[in-house]
Amino acid sequence: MTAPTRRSRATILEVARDAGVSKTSVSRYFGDERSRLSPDMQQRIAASASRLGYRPNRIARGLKGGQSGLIGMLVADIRNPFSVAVMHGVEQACRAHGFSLMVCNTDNDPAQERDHLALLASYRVEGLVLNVAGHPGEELAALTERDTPLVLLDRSLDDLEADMVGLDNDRAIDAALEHLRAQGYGELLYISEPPERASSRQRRLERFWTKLGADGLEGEVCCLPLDDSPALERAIADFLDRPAAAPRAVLCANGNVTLAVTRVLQARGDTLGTTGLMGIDELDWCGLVGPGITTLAQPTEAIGRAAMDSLLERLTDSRRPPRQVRFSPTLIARGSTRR
Amino acid sequence: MTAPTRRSRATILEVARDAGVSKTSVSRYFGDERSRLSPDMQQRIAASASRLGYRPNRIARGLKGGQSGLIGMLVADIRNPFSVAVMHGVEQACRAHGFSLMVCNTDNDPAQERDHLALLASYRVEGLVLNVAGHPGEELAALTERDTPLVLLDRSLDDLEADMVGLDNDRAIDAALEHLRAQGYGELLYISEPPERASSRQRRLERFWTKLGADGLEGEVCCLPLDDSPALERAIADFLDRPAAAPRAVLCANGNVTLAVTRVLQARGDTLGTTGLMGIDELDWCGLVGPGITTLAQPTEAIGRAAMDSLLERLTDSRRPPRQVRFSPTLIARGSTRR
DNA sequence: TTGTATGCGTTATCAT
DNA sequence: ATGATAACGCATACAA
Repeated sequence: MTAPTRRSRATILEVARDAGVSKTSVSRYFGDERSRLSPDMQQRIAASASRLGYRPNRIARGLKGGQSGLIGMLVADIRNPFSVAVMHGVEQACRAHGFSLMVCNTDNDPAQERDHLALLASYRVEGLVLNVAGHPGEELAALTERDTPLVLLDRSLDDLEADMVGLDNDRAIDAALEHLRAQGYGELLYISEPPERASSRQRRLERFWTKLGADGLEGEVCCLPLDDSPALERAIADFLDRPAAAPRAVLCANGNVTLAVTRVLQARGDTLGTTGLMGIDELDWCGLVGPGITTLAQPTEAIGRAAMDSLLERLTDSRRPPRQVRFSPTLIARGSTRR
Repeated sequence: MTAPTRRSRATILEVARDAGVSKTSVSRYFGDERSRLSPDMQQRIAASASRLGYRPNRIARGLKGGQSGLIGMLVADIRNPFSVAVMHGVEQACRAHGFSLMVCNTDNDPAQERDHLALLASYRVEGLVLNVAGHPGEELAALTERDTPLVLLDRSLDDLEADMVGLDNDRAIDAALEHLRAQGYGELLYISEPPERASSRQRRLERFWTKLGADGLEGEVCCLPLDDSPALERAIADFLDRPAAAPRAVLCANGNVTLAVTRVLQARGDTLGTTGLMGIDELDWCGLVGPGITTLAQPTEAIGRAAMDSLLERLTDSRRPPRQVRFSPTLIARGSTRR
């Protein structure tokens, strides 16, 4: 009893022949019209299909109907736990609605963003979740022309009116400043990666400047790429190694910054708390370092689901005006902001 | 000057008409036969294509040639940084070879594994990277029957002879025990997640037992799911809160365990180093907690690339006997194993 | 309830 | 060097 060693999978035609019915009937069986088939026929199709190991070919299906069943996602940095958590939310939502997710990591490289976008377009994705650094104008235009729904994640793009989901950056900064002031810190250093290509970074930065005086705080800002650790060390030393009128704290614009800054502070031998430390983004280890690092947690899974919701809505009604969904952060107070 | 608001993308036919050539020529232009076209024709096709914004439809291409251009990857736990790092390596290699990667997270759920595998099959992926907990036999058989190349990641599957890439678990355990012994620890507690569905866990466990006596160490083992933190606390207390003849250390079977154990030790107020702590898998924060946590780092990117290499080879020669590639870990010694 | 015929966008085969 | 035409596997309008 040798199984037929086949080179390729069974097709709808083979099943039809085997069951003695037409291709159409088999197609209906695997489509959403199973109910329109007689019980007898359903039996025979089911039997043949399972014996032949038939699986509908989604590629062929997509070609005919224009329905690839695919949602595309561009992630600026897959090694950022925040991105992964959001992606997890998007994926769950995709599954729940019968879509599959195709994720492309771009390593914050605009060239890769363009390439991957073209790729996703060539697979005719039915929706797009974008978390990018550059502005892939042309490639994007090609997609939007087809009315492919689009949702921006965490970062918005100039001159692109699209749905957007992310953190309420103003509230995040407000909450951070309020917490730091309440804990008695009077001089702040805000450290961010270069904000040029990430709107959320810009927004946080602006808000920091805006609210600073209002809260009666002194502050300064430092923007630099995290791979330049000497520069980071210098910036932190400049801030901490001089006489000050009030307790000092460092505020980190995101999880990557928190990691880099924590390393520097640790190397310097600073005591967390005495030197305040707070970060946007909650990470696995924030409770473990020293007295614990105070953070503002983002509701990552919810953000992911919201992104998918946006897509689905727009799939139904492509004319709905662009909407922005902004989630509030949750303060997780720990020892790094306790003096 | 209104751009032609088109509902769908330009097709090869439209380009052909616009350029006054045949479909075949356009197909050749975008395939690998550009050289066979006259310079003049190349010019005209290029012009028309770019003006119409034409992109070959990979779905249609896949239908005809059976080449989806897709590699599928099943990841047991996307929130595990180790998995993400490996995935990053796989993705890079995919890109380098003109493939796209379709990643499915299964949350360690065999049901999801089956579903996602069926899905990947329906997209006719040309290769498969598997990191799974269950044993999706039927679905897998369907794929392997088509000679879809397959490579197992970190975990092998019973009665499935396939390529496999991962850590050299024996060397990892040996290195850990040797280091701990050299640092003067004499009684060990090895903590692992349940090994039943992950061969690498089993292998590490066995090796631990095997080598224990040889190194003149006392040891015991504890296997439990990490979501049961009371049980973990109890196990650790049992080990640490009793008189001992020699310094004690906890060895963690992977990064997740290291995280959970570190939390418990911290809550108990143990001093790292005095109580030894060591883990397999290097994580961002291991250098930051207390005196630093000693780890064995896996060469994640290399593992990812090796997985893809396996696939590519097998795509060329499907008869090559199954091969296992095992990478050696790198010891990163820190304060948690310094008494 | 079931079947026939056509087309989706592309590549492969066979011509010229 | 270039083109006409037939598949690829499926869904759908239409017919019975």
